[in-house]
Amino acid sequence: MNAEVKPLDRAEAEEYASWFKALADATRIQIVSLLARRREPMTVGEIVSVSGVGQSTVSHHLKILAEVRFVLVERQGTSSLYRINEACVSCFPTAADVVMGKPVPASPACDRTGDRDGT
Amino acid sequence: MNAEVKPLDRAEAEEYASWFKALADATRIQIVSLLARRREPMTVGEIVSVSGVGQSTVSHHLKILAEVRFVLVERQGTSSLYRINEACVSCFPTAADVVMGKPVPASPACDRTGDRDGT
DNA sequence: AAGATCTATCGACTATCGTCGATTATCGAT
DNA sequence: ATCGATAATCGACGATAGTCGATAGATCTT
Repeated sequence: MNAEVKPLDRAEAEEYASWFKALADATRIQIVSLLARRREPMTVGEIVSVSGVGQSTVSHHLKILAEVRFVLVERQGTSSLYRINEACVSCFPTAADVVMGKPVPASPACDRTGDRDGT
Repeated sequence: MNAEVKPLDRAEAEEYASWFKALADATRIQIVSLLARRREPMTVGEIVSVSGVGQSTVSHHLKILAEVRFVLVERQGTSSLYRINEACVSCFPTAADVVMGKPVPASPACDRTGDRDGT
């Protein structure tokens, strides 16, 4: 056998892939970095006004970012308030470390504290 | 105006997007993590035997990873030796930090030392 | 209730992606 | 020169993605 060192488990690789896929678009990166710099929520309209793309497109991107929990949503009146998921601020760079082979301690990489699902 | 905090420059966002796009696939993540754990080069055949996909597919993925300099190539005989780009091991998690809003010092995030292009 | 505002969804279009099988190219050995 | 082994490229296919305009849904105001 030649595989004395094996790659990541397929399941783990697929989870990380879903994270990277969510950021595999310049517009979504701008949205995430914007929400991360502002620690406070932003409405869709505010994001639209700085994103350079249409409202439906921004809504679509926000949905993708929310599906992987990079951002969290909260409705307030007619607006939807989007904010960064603080848990991902720390867990995502750790995922990048793991992919790049850095041995990561047994600490929970992403416990998603403060995350709630609205099923 | 409402945009007192602006997102990343479009150019920077697009560069990061190209990096994340290169890892937006579970197979490529497995290849990168494999090469990162082994610090030594691997041939395409070795990677094929642990990747679960065909040879042409692996070659295609390696090309994508090489285009963004995550991996480096060197021909030896009939084989191609692929190895991780050590520069990206440190610069890529830093990019993840930047996207997540962490203020990064003025150090060069990715100087790609040890990288040479074969144009 | 009616209107106004904000956001989500739908349908469509084009472009790109991941995978495969088959072929071609490169290199070493006979 | 020929053969064998390895890797890269080609062509094709279905699937997915990014964008837009238009429409529908939700919520406040009057």
